[in-house]
Amino acid sequence: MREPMIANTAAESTPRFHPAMLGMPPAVRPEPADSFEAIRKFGSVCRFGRNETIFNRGDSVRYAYRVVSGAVRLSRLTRDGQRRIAGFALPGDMFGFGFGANCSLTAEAVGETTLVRYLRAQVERACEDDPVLRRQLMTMLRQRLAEAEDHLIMLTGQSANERVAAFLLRLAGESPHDGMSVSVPMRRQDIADYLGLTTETVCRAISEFQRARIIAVPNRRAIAIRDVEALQDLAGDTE
Amino acid sequence: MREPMIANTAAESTPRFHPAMLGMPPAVRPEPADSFEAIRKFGSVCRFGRNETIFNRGDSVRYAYRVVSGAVRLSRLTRDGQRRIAGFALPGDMFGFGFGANCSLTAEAVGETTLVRYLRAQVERACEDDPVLRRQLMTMLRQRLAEAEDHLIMLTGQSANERVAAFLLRLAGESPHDGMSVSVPMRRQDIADYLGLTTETVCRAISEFQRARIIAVPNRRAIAIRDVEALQDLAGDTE
DNA sequence: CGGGGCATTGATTCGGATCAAGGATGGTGG
DNA sequence: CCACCATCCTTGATCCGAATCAATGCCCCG
Repeated sequence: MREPMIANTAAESTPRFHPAMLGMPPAVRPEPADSFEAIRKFGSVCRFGRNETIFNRGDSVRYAYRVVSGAVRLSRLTRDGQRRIAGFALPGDMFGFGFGANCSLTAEAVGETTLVRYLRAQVERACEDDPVLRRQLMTMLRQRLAEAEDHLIMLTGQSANERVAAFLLRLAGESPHDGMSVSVPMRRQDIADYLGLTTETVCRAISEFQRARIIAVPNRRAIAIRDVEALQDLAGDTE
Repeated sequence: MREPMIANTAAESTPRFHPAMLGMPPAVRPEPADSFEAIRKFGSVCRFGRNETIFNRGDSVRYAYRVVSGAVRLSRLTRDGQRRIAGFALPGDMFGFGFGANCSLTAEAVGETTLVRYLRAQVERACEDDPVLRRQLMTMLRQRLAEAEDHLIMLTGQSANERVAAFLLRLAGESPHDGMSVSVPMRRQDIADYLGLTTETVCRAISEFQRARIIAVPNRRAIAIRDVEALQDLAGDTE
């Protein structure tokens, strides 16, 4: 469990900056706090509706984004039409900074989503003069790389139940505790595409956990964790 | 087919620098050429024997490396003892620069391997004064990220044959052609761990390709590509 | 020339995909 | 406010691909 996903319960109310500024799939845990102060002034707010496209794979890169509320799906289509989701950006996460000249992924709003966007050119210019900002960006990129690795390792050789359990724990954030309610902004299909499974298999895993009284499912967009430890056991060895 | 692996036939004779300087799994295709001139002078040569450890996951980070000859396996052990290989570094590739304070992966020599190593502290210092070097490192990190993404996407939802075919093509490098001989420095088990398969399945795929006259297998450490196009068809949709 | 690690092949098992129905939910218009 | 409809979710039955289990063969190295 290393890949981060901001604890989505509280995230909307704490739109502070953190080093997760460059990469692209999910996000990066904040360092202390007010990093990236330097680029704060560049930001402008924008909104996207359910399933609306923020940018397409191949688009030229204009902006990097930070999620204020909602969630963003970062995906790619294979030639035969399957969709693979490389990551989600949740409130507090940043994305779009890991691209070169063109976006390597498509970004879509999962539901109603509010973002702050930054002109990349401006950020890059600021970087030239600011060693601290530079180091933050570099650190963030490195973390992203480590996360991608973790995701990768989780997907090769974890069972369906392990993947789903690990995913729920990621949604729960850094300090999961019994009884906590986790918001699940994305559809089952999105989860499946992210975990390399099918919708049915994700459902079955969730149902199974529910039968085992490890979680409760009050509704489609929320899950309550009843036994964190059991869930962690199920998630097994992301190491 | 986006994740790079230097064409290993010619690589040993062209130990030039390229932007693949920061990330960690395989490597990054060179930009034109003599990038990283700036850190060349920091390098010192070192050698490792078959299966020797270069650094362990969790070690504090001292050096970054460039492969001169041989091959390096970048892996991690899961809690239950399984090994996952995040990538290979082949001649010309660099690794060890994508880590933060501690290595997130273990690096081992696959066979007899010669490396050049760079004190990271020195490189970082050089970065402060050299915007060009900085940009190169940044670009490299971004590419690494994109590669990790590609690997990730390949592993979720590709069949065993597709993965093996794609892997062989990666070993073959950028311009594969009929009749070319590809060196396969790693064992079947390594390939399996990298692709998220078992040794047996990798073998079966290779045997199958051989029966279909798409490749020939003169010995364990080499494969001849007889029909690139067929192999690409098999590799399917890395997109 | 013998031995030990790899590689290969075959038989069987098992997990998750696929195919096929239902059942819940939320959004819309009457 | 309710009924309807589309979309999403859930569950069940079956199938298939890769893992697992089990030999055997092949090199390479001492």
